[in-house]
Amino acid sequence: MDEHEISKVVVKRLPRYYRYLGDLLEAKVERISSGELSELMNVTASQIRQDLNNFGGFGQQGYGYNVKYLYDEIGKILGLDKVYNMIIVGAGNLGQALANYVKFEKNGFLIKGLFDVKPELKGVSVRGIEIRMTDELPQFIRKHDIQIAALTLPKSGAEVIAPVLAENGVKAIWNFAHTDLHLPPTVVVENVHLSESLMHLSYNLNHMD
Amino acid sequence: MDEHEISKVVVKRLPRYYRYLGDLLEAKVERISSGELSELMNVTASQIRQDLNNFGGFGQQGYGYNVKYLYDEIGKILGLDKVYNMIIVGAGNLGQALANYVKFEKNGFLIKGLFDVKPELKGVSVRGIEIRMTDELPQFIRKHDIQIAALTLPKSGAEVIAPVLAENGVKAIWNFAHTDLHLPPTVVVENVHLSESLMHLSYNLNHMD
DNA sequence: TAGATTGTTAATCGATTAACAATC
DNA sequence: TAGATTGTTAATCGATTAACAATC
Repeated sequence: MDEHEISKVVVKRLPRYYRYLGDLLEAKVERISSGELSELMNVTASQIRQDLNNFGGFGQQGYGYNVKYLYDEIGKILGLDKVYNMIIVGAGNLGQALANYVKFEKNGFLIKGLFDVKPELKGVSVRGIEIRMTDELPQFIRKHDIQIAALTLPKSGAEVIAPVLAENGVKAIWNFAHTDLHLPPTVVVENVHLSESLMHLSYNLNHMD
Repeated sequence: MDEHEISKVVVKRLPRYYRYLGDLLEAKVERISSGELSELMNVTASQIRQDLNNFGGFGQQGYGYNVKYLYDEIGKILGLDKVYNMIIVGAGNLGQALANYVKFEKNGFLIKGLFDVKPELKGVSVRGIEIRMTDELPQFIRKHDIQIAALTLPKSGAEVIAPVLAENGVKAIWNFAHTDLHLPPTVVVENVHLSESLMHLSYNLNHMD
């Protein structure tokens, strides 16, 4: 399928294309040209055509792109045509926010379990999902074939638990802890560092002109 | 202060430098060379020196960088030596997670108010902060000199409320809604699109080699 | 067919890395 | 002073934009 390596910046832009195409689909737009999409998204038409052509010719000369087709194709490239078993480790506010966010399930990310270290949370349910203790993790991951784990724990807990997840077969970690996890290169790590995002905002706020 | 324009990629890397320097400081490390830091952070020493030199010569030949000094300087560049008044609009799980995250306050981001549209939340308190209704926003923003607003609302709500915030003097929006806000260029927008992050993870999970 | 718009090559721009003279 | 390591210039690499022939 992949003839050549796709650059990271292109991959980072795909979800945004997917979002805009989803919006267009909802608005019942059937076709769109790179020029129109470029105005909508505030990027150059050239970049859109270059980006999409990394994955094959999705458009048609003189016509543009079929919205539904392009949406589905990008969905497949992103792996959204598949279903994933996911757990959330850390059942605090952030973990519960993720657990309650139904849209993830719609995209094929099924939340199978919620874990925490605090004994007082044992047995509490969030959206019908019972909170379990982290010592049950190895068994649970294997039994339910968990591929993805969201880590919504403090740094120290995340660093201890991440290797356990990896050892038991978790293939990707969505890391909200303020640390860079050191894991085997076979494990995908996607970081969401909220403090760093807020600092970035702060920089921009102080360097307007 | 600014002699030349700093590139966006450099700015994006600053918070990560800041985090590593904070960790080193905690570990009582006094000085560090670009070579040592590069190994720790998994970037080239050359990039570190180039990045830092955008803002001035923070190091010393033959010695390296003083950790405490560099930490403070990057903090100042990021605007963390100042104090900001912040509100959170959207008091769901995500909004409450942000409200409960004490570390933001430590960095100078003071959470002054929590807002929602749901009448049943009126008067409920989170960490001592009472939830108010969004129609009180204009008055509240002006009275408390709010500079930053976190938007943890669904897309439709965010699109309605963002312009109101801007009109009343909010200077920066931390946007968690799944949409790109269209605001005057004087307003800084920092997006945190969690679904897009999860899709990026999904892509990487499906394209390992 | 004529017009529109893609796919793709070539030109430009920017970011990263390498190298080394300056200097603590 | 000698050794270490920065600050900075130059070389390389990669990403974006422009241009246009191919083609629907």
